[in-house]
Amino acid sequence: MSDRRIPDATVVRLPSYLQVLVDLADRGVRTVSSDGLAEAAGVGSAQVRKDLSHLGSYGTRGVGYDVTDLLNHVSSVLGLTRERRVVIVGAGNLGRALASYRGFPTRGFQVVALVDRDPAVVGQRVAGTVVASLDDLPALVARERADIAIVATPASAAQEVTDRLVAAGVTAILNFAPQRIDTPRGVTVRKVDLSTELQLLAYYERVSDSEGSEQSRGHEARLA
Amino acid sequence: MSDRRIPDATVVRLPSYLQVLVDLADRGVRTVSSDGLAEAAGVGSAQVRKDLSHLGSYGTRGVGYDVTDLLNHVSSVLGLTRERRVVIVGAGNLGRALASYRGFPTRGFQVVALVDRDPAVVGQRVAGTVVASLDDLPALVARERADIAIVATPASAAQEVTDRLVAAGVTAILNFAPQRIDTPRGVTVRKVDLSTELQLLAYYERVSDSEGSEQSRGHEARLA
DNA sequence: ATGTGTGAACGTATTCACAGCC
DNA sequence: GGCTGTGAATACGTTCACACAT
Repeated sequence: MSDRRIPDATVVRLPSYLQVLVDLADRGVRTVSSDGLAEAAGVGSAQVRKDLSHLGSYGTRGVGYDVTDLLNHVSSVLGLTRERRVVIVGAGNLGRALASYRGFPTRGFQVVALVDRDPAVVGQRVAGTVVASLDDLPALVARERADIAIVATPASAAQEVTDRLVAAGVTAILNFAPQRIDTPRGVTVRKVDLSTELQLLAYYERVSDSEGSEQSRGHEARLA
Repeated sequence: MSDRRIPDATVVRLPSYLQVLVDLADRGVRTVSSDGLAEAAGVGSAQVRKDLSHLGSYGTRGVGYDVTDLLNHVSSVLGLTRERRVVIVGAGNLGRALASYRGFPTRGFQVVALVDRDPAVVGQRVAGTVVASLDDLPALVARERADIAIVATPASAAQEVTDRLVAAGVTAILNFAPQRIDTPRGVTVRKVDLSTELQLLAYYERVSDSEGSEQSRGHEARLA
């Protein structure tokens, strides 16, 4: 390791490493080399070593990394030691789909509420919870101790909903509305915009002959 | 402009610029400065000028950019001159939500088919189309002249579905399955993984006090 | 022997600052 | 005077290559 700050570019790759490590642990593998990790995660092995060095992680020269140790270490760096509680705003098609998404609970994220402004929707049962009213947001966030919010509203409602979420004490927001949202310092926002993704695909499809991109967002981002 | 190749970092910002330009055009604004664009898109003005210079775009010194001209130019660079035809594989909650997503048609993407492996699901009506069988993929892709596919299956099915899509002639894939997929050269893949996004939020929430990130995802991506 | 950890080299992206044009 | 377009400066990220630990 060098210093305390982990580069953003490294942070965005940690979830992929984590996933690979979980798979390896499930299959009973005890040890993995930077080459092994690199191949599974789709990056170079020097990249893996450099990334892990930023976590101060100790592998063993000539051997590799202890899968369980590294898994624990990466989890703890990402702050996944406690379960996170998520509230979803917007009970349209997308909000409902997200509320039912099975990948959440298995990765330590519990959806504690689904909220909508429309009184006709409030009270409906979706995936085990009852849709709550937007007006109850402050009470709900407090009672359920929600950390993270997902905004799955139309663009026109996104900023207002965001302001209300921030007022209610949420400090991390995943924004699915095709709209930039402003937040005060200290509130983290990430954006997922499907149309943008398709536009980028359209671009790279045209240019390709050579090759594509990523990110997922990397540049990346990820879901179903 | 300098040369022909547009940097990836620039390409991923073009959709945001496009969105801002569409809004400005709707509001009847004729002209915009790099400062105006920058503010609305949430980046610096030098960034905007540098990005646009890569497109060879001509603004007017002392005035700014012609909104309509620039809009057309950015659209054409992104390859959005013709409508793109999209097939969605996986008619679970997410696939259905995406099939109903209203942001698609308004941005030039038409969902021409929703496909699933499960015979119990095939034949159901979803958002105006009938769910088709995975086995009909080659015929469907050919008949509908689909360019782009969205993979909204469980992780376990993602690679097989991808292989079939590629065999059927699809050259651009948006992958929502929490699984890395391999494709031959010439096929562009972008990944959107919701759990990853939440994990990154969890990280930045902990670290913050200072500030957050983005991507999308490019590192950023975007959706509802 | 094998595979990590890391400085050094390289490449890419952002920001600065200002000359040049309207 | 105002705002673009761009070289130059800086910051950031990746890849190389090898000394060193096991």
